[in-house]
Amino acid sequence: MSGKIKEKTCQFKLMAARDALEVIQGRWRFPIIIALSDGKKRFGELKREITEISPKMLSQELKSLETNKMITRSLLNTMPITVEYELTPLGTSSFKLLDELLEWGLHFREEIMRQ
Amino acid sequence: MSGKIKEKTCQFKLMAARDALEVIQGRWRFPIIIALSDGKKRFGELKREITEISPKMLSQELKSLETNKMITRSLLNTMPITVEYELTPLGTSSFKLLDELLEWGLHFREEIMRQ
DNA sequence: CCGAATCCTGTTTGATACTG
DNA sequence: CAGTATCAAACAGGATTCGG
Repeated sequence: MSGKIKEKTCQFKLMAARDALEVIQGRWRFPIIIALSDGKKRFGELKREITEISPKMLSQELKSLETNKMITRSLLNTMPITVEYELTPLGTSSFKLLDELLEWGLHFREEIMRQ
Repeated sequence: MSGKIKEKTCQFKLMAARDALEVIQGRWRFPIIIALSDGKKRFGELKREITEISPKMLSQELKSLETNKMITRSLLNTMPITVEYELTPLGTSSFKLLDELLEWGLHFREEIMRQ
């Protein structure tokens, strides 16, 4: 049923899981990744799509995702300046994990609801 | 490659993913779940296995997991009192998600490491 | 033994206004 | 347009002490 969970040492498993959590955790990471899942977007577009986010948080989280090589940031030499953000292959590779998160989230909600 | 991620509306996906994150997120949830993966344990046992955790955090996180029906808490009428914590089926169902988290964490680390 | 209560610190997040 | 600066609020985490 659950394959890898029993194979490795406890510490090892926890490290890997924590690495993953550190990257995707938080209120805004996934909304941003999902917003970018249908192609590159500019700061303003993201801001408009993720309605409740403040410019500070958007900027901060984009930086964090860039540092972790989940997205790329390209500065276009237009006037006025435009910046485009796009998922990297690593960023895209998190879709599978997000699917799992989504699926388990649904399962969880069902279980919780039927008291 | 990534099935469900494209099927649903954005809001729906985000809600489910956030539900899931809310339950498993944080520093201690997974360490506790993993510690309980080989059977029921008492408070003190958990405290000893998860070496760096403070009693306050352990108590707090156990409560949270219990509220979310991930674990059960049974009070045994011994002297002195003993309390046992055990994963519910819902708790056990998170192993698959943890596996995915673990796997992606490894993938992520590889990608990040080779510069 | 199994926690609860209290106090404290540092980080995270957010609202708002402002800049090149 | 694409952010930065500033200040305040919320929260997570920890040390320590206490109680049934």
